[in-house]
Amino acid sequence: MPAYPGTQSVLRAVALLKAFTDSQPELGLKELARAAKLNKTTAFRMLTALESAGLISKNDETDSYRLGPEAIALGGRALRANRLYLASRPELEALAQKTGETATLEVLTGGETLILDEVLSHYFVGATPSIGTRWPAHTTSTGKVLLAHLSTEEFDAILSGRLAKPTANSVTSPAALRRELNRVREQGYAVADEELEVGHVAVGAPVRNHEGRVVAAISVGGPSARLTPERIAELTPRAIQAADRISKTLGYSK
Amino acid sequence: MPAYPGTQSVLRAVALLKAFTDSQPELGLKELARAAKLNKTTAFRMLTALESAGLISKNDETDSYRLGPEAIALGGRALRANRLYLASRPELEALAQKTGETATLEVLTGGETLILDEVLSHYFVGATPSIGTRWPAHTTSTGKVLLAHLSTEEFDAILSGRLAKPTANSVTSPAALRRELNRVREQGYAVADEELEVGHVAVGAPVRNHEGRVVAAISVGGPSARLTPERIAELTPRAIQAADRISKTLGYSK
DNA sequence: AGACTATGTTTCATATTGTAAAATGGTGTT
DNA sequence: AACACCATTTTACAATATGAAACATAGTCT
Repeated sequence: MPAYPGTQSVLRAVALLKAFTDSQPELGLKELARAAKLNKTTAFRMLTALESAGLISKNDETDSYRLGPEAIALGGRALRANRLYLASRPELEALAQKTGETATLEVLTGGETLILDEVLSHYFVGATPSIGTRWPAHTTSTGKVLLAHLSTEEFDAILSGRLAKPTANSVTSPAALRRELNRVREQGYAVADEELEVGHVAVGAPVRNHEGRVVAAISVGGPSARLTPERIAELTPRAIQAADRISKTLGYSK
Repeated sequence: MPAYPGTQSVLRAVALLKAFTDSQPELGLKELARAAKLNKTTAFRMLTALESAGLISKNDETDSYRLGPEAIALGGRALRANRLYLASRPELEALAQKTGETATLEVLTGGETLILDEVLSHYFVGATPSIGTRWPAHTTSTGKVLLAHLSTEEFDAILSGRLAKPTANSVTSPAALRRELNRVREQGYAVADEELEVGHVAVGAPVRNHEGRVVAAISVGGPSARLTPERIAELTPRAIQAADRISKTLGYSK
């Protein structure tokens, strides 16, 4: 039951939009109805409405649906309106250029990080844009920074589920994660050493708003073959300094 | 009255999402209600629902709203699911790199072009991303290509409104526009010579799907100081060839 | 060719949810 | 203190949303 009368329909429609994923970008009516827990007639009507608004496109040959051009437009407007993104972009570009590695800006949503911006290393021409993708927070450098600065209540709510283990290096024990996050808080940055993806390493630093709350994190990362422990030690102060400058742009002053 | 019962609410919520623009990224309840033609109680409830879904964020200090992180995520998924985008990206990157200018991929929505992808000239580090923005079709090279390949009915529906005139070069007479589009059809490409923006020139070419229908257009463009008529003549076959390769990727064969 | 299955679309009957005016709350200005 | 304006909540009341059943379409199997 939604908090307010008059919103159940809206939330059902949003559930349909969220049913599309990177791994399943095209779905039929039955699959969408199931994913959004709706009757197929209800799903059909809502999909037709969303299609008329351009948020969804229908493939008339296969009777299946995809997210449509108005969803791209909406995402673009959302990105250009995002103050974190706007404040961070110049620093991320400078960081990627100076280090020669990929830099990202991420926020926490639920137990995952959401990539708001990404500036690719020049090694990576042609990569698929990651903006808008999400990753298990406990396995990323940015996620560990964000988790480290949560209140106890917020953190416990996230830990209620089982932690994913994408690689052998992923920390899944709550106790071990707590210890790791204590360390992150103390040292002011986090490293993810092949915890999300074999062969990938990154260092992340906190971005604070004008009230001093950690609202985002930036990272710089790349392949472990290139990012040796010595190289990570060089990149860490650069990431911290870039994050500090972004924090100042957002109005933070110690 | 919506086409189907059960969809009026959904369309109202979408109207709220679409009320946010690049020029007005942050709006209060009253402004949003007016823009979406809703009662403020109805708007308030729907905004709260959209906020709970992350599509909208509320600034608690100013009681105003912006598009939220889930809208960014939705746009990213929509982009990565878009077959035109996926098929075109490598060609756009090659085109931008070889020409040193900015290349775009656009589709027609209503009387406007919507930018699905953009690869910037290396002159343009730090520019705001244009993905998801829209422009009057009759003033852009891609728009003229797309308009040139519409049916008479589709074209007349678009001409029912008054044509914008962003610069002195913009064609606004329907008769002149028809002549220009006949020319575009014949020569197989379009040039926009400071018709959208003073100082900006671009050449556009059609992208066809497996059935031969023009479903998108690509362009390559830059400042008129650099893009002399001689330079445009050099770029034109490059744009046409890139568009032809994209069309082949989409399954088109003459 | 006919039967069957699965999915999408439309019709019909029935509540359930959506709506907006009025009232209240909060903040800033005079 | 009074007033203006915007946001939020309450209240009363239809109007819209919903889903089962029926129908349509396409593909598969015998």
